[in-house]
Amino acid sequence: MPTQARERLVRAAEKLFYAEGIRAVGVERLLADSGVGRASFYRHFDSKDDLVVTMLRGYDERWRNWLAQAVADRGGSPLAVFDALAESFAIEDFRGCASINAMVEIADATSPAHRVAAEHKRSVIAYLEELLASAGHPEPAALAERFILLLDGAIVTALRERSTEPARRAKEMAAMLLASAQPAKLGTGRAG
Amino acid sequence: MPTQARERLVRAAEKLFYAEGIRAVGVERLLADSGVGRASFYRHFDSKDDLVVTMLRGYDERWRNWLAQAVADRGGSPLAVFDALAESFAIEDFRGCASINAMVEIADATSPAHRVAAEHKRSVIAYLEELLASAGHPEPAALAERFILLLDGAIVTALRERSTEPARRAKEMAAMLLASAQPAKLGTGRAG
DNA sequence: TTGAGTCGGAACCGATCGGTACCGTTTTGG
DNA sequence: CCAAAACGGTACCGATCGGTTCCGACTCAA
Repeated sequence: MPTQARERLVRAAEKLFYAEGIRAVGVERLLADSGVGRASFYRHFDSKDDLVVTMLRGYDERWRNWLAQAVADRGGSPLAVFDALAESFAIEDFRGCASINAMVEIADATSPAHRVAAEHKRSVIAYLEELLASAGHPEPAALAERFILLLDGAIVTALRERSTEPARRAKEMAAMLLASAQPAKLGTGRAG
Repeated sequence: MPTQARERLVRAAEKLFYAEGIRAVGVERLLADSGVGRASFYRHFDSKDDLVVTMLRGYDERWRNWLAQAVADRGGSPLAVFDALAESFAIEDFRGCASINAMVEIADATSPAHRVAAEHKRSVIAYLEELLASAGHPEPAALAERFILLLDGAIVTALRERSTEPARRAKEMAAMLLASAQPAKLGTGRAG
């Protein structure tokens, strides 16, 4: 058999939804771009939302695999996360994080797509916590929460500035955080 | 005259676009919610996009005025920015930053709405720089760039967690940043 | 070779999209 | 008091939305 229709649909969804937005891309566009017939679409997916969820699950897995590999390639230091980030910002058609974008576009927090998008971030946080714990940092959970804030801040800023600099700024602050967390205990709550 | 049609339209746009998204809300909804007739809509605005731009301009002005006032009420310290932020996160129907959301929803960076949304962030950065300079911090421009990263990171995180905690985490890191910037010179570029 | 499964194409559905034109009414300033 | 302006309601426009249905062609294993 030739390339599976389902696979081509998912690929088109990944490309178009990321580049132009979920609501901005209709089924028609997906069919034209993938070369799949309308009937075949609904043979593989219950609805457009179903494809959105599938695409987000694929994004989650791919992105986390990519990050883990990129960090491992750099020696496994938690700070390498931000070097990997800088690399991703340099990609020409970078348009932020598909998960953040989906949560913004699909406002209803109870919808399947929104839930899957939110779950992606929780998985990334779990990975960061693991990474920080492995590196011997105290309070890896509290640090991971701060890392994800820096990460998402860098992503949003990079989307706006079209630059890799935000990743470096975030790394700088993350390094500061690690240095200060090393000796003393890091609180889970309020700052001064 | 009764409440102006234009004003009611803008108010409905602010509410609905922010709560449900720009693409998710059609002209029909705006008319129903505002009680304005279809013809009146197009007497006041060239198009839906025109209303979007108007709404974003209003958001920009209102948000910056609110921030400046909230900071001033707290004594004018740059760190007060994050206390104000925490307060805004607590609002029941908080749905992130209308400017970030608009840039995500309207992918085309050359469109008027996207441009206005991006301009909002630049204005906030300018305010932050001014605030940091007034407080006597060295390199206020470099600090403002890091503050906006923390700010936007906190906003995105708060949207996901539905909590005010991200504002506190961001404040903590901002405080760390100010402490480290005080004695030594802060680089504009790369971290270790 | 035959039959089941997968495929792409196209006609069609009701609903909604953004936008226009015309209506009669209300409000308002001179 | 009257004319001009602003208003809300409605019918209508072509285009597109997500989704259903049927059809003929192709592939592949039995």
